[in-house]
Amino acid sequence: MDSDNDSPFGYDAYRRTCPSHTVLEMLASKWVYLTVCALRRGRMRNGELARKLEGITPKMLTQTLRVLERDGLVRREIFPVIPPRVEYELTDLGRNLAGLLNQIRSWSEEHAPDIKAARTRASMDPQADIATLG
Amino acid sequence: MDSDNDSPFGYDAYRRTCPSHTVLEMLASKWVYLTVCALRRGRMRNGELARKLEGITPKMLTQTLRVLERDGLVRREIFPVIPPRVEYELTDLGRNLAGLLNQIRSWSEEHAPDIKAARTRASMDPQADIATLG
DNA sequence: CGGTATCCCGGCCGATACTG
DNA sequence: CAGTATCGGCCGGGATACCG
Repeated sequence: MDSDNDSPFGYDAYRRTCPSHTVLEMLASKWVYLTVCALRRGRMRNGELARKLEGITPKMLTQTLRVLERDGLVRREIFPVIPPRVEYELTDLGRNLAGLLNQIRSWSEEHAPDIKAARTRASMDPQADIATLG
Repeated sequence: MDSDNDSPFGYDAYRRTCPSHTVLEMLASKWVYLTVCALRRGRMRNGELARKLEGITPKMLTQTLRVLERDGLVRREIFPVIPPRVEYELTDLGRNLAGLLNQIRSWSEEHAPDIKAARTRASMDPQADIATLG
């Protein structure tokens, strides 16, 4: 989808065939990144996760975990006891994704300051015209 | 935001302080990935981009490019001629981002099949219960 | 040609309440 | 404890029309 030929970059083709889209779409979900990071430390109960991901609602917690489970990144284990006990952990694939997150994080730490700086400049620019007029 | 201590992963703190969020939020935008990929080949006119990014509306094209410009990833050059002529190109930072996109793409090509497979299994599973009952 | 301006819809996500 | 159910707001993004 980037270095092949000079054919068009249709979004539909991108969505259906480009592997990057699958991954980026996942990472775009609001709680996915934080959830994977939280689970990097190891197996965890639902309640522990809820506390770690502070501010998350039960609905979003479940929804996020279900998606990650469906995609093979998280394994869910149910203990048939009262009161209920459910534990989550990263699969190999999930830990592998965490590796990609590290790469993203590494790039971001190095370059996010440049982006922030550009944003600041951009928001100053309307003034800059005036400032240079004196 | 992942390997430091065991403090909570609040979304607010993530959004305001974690560099990854800045980047992932950008990449989550529908046309950003494709636009950066399109611009990798070099400087291009607005019309060329519009044709390459097939299906994009003028509004989204402009909006995407403005964001990328604001963030210092794309440079915009205006030629004061009639009819108007505007060209876009990646900045150093933009080309650098393309490098990250390569890493993401590389990971995705390697692992997206596993994700797809997991999804297929997940959608089969309700049947699996039945299939194993005979 | 290279954009704006406007309208509008679908879906993500939050808040809240309820259940086994 | 670990979820589900329901309602509703916000907003990203598509369609369309207009402008210098």
